Amino acid sequence: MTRTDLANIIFPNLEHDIDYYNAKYPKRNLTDEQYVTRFAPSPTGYMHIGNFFSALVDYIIAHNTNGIFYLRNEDTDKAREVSDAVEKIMNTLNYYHIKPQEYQAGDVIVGEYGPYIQSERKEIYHAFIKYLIEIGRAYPCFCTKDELDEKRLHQEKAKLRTGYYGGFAKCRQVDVDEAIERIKKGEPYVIRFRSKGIHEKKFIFDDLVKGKIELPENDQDIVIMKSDNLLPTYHFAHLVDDHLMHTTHVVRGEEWLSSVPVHIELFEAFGYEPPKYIHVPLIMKQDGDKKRKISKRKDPEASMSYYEELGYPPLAVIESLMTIINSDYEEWHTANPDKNFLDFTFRPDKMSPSGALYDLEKLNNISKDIISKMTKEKLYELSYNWAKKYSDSLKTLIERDKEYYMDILNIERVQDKPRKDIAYYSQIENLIWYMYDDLFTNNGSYSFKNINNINEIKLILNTYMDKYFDISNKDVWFQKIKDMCDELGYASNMKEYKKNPELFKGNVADVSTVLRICLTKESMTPDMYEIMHLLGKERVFNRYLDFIKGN
RNA sequence: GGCCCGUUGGUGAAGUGGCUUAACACAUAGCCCUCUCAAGGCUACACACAUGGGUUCGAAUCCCAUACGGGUCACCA
Repeated sequence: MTRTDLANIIFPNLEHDIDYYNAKYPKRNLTDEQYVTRFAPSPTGYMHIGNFFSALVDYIIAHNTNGIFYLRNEDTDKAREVSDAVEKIMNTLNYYHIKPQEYQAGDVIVGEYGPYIQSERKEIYHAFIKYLIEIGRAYPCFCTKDELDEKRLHQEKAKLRTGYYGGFAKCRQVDVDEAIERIKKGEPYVIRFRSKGIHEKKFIFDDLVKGKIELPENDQDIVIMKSDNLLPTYHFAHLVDDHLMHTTHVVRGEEWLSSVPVHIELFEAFGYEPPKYIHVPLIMKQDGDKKRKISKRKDPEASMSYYEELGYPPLAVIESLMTIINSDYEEWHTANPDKNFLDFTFRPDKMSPSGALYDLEKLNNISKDIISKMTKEKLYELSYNWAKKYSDSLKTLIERDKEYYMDILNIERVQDKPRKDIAYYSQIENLIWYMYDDLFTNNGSYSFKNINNINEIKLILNTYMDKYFDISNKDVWFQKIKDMCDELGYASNMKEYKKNPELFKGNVADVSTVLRICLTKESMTPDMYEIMHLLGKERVFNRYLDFIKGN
């Protein structure tokens, strides 16, 4: 019996061989300067920020070079697969306006290189594995989990390198006849790659972020096909898919760096050229005085859904990540304020090779800036969309009176340096609640500052309503308040007050604070003139009269 | 433990042998402005280049060692 017989027994009903697939998926019609990248998540849960980070890099590279960015679903681990994960991942990409040019959604395949779901590519992998068996570079392995564990334990005890290699690769010795016999008997097996590497030998690998790295050759006979579902492992699927889909640049997390030797050898076994690799740094998290990889389980901010739920604009998250991708991004962005982040030219060699802490403060800062520059219409639209999904209370507030809501958002918005107080949409309600009469009446409490004598407060309110309320324009409005200060013995001029505070009962800021608190139950609000203007005389007076009546 | 990667101020980082008495942004503090807050302007953050050796006229930048941090050693990706 020959290796070909063995291959035929393992894969008896294969329709096509590798030549067929190589012909079916020809080289893409692109120039060498147009890069092909892919985002290849495994559907084991919601999207992790590290995944998103690399997807962003993929997307930018393809956009920069006018190349192709495609999405591939790596669902070979059926045990850990989560049913709606694919949908979630698509939704997340969608939320951030990251659009793959090729992808697969259910039965709908967009692109010439599909299917883009690995579990639907089984026969393709099998053809490649079959070829490997025929040329003697792969073999069935019958070792049980227990045997493998035992071997590893032994290796550890003997302080040897662990793994399935050299003399430890027991099933390497199993000859074709025996293998066929055991398969026919129904013994379970995996398919392993037969490595020719020598661990003591090193080779130079050029990573686009890290530069030249010296790595030992792979000598592990890694599993390329699993026993239970006959699907390939990541390593083998990477080889087949990225070869057939003609990926030019593989962007992935740094945790993959150590399996590069495996991948290189796999490509060599077929005589295919490996893609260029861009191993991006891990996103880290400060934990006490240590850094660690940001973790799905411990850190809510590891999940992309966190940002969506709080209501960060997509662009804010993207830009905060851009500053990690290439730190000169910010500088570029201030120099080119009208350009889209996609117009920024990513330089892998400028990317920091070390793991970066993701800074939520920075995100807030970027986000406030972005939101402050939106028109009221835009902010209305985005915050409303967010509220429909995540906040019933804000949603009903908006629906009560869309125009009024926009007017509130517009306070201190149309000016040279617009107000920056909203970092994410879930903050909005807490910022504007007092603009709604029912919420104002039912919530909050008055907590006064420098002037806290009730009679004095009532005197100020009454005097203000009697003689000084005027919202015809801002200058007049404020001049009237100052006039009132003069009448009541408060300093209308802060400089004079600071020179001789003992001459006054207080100052115009104290008086304004009283007016503000009685109007909003808050001591810190946006421009009070604009608030009064929006509320109108009647509602302002009602709030003041209610206060006087109730205290 | 083996192998690999990394280490500039609280954070992200600029810097590729002399232009560095080490940029910029965020954070923090103070001052100014000011009806409060936010913003904005100005200033500060006191020895920030892990440590020790080399190479060199000259090193954050090159080399070596040490320390520390991270990653990886699965029929997970």
